[in-house]
Amino acid sequence: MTKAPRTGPYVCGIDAALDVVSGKWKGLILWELDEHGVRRFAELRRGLPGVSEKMLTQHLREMEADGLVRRQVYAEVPPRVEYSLTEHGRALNEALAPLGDWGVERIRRERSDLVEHRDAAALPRP
Amino acid sequence: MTKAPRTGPYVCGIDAALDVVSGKWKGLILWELDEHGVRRFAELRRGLPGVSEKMLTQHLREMEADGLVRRQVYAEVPPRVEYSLTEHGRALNEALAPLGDWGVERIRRERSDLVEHRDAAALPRP
DNA sequence: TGGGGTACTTACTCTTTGGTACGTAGGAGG
DNA sequence: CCTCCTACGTACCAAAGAGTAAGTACCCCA
Repeated sequence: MTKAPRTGPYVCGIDAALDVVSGKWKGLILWELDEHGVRRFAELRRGLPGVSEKMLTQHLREMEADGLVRRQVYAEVPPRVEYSLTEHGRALNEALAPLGDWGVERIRRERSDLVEHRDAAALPRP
Repeated sequence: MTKAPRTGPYVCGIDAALDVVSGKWKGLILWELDEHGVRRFAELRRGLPGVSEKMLTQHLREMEADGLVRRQVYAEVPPRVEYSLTEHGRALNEALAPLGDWGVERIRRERSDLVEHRDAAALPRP
């Protein structure tokens, strides 16, 4: 089963935006497509280590339905399908950039906290 | 039970940021606290129509653990607890602003699509 | 004496999400 | 002939997330 249609209207813009990026791999898919422009299914799969084929197709379909991703099918054998970002998808990625910066800061903070604690634990008590 | 500790490190900043805002009400809590500066538990509850007390406390505790929210307890009877954003929480809110704008655009687009379809359905076929 | 308000906690249940495993069509390569 | 490749679809299952309902301790007000 695919995602249940959302009940009720969005409360605010954040609400609406988080709705389309929530999903374990959607942020990474966006990033991967923005990075490479066009990607085939198997390329995306290799780019997202640990993703299952089911989730990848499901997320791609949802993002297509949300107008973020364009899906180009070539009637060939073996089949070939190419994914790329739409204009809205690219705009979303730009809007995500400051959030990404904040996240990088958070990771940095977290790591320096860990280091401090490790050092504190390693130091002999005076 | 509270949220399970995340397994494995973050892949990128987006990943780290989405981890702290994912949760049905976290975006709204952030918005509410940014809007009013300081809020008590019951005020937040009234500001988020439909939230259960359980989820509100759970989300507030997680956000406190993530360093987004400050929790000030006054040893009074009846009890009084005040919530406000930390510096990191305010920075996160700023980083969310472009995403919110994108979301507003999306809502606008969606609504105009609906209107177009309604009009198309209402029009007599030529 | 009874009801309401404060800020929770706990137990139980239901829904959503994601993972695993398998099936598919047709051609290419050994 | 047998297997691999593509890009999926489907069935089943486990874990996480969220909702419901009830209980807690103390005070104020009528």
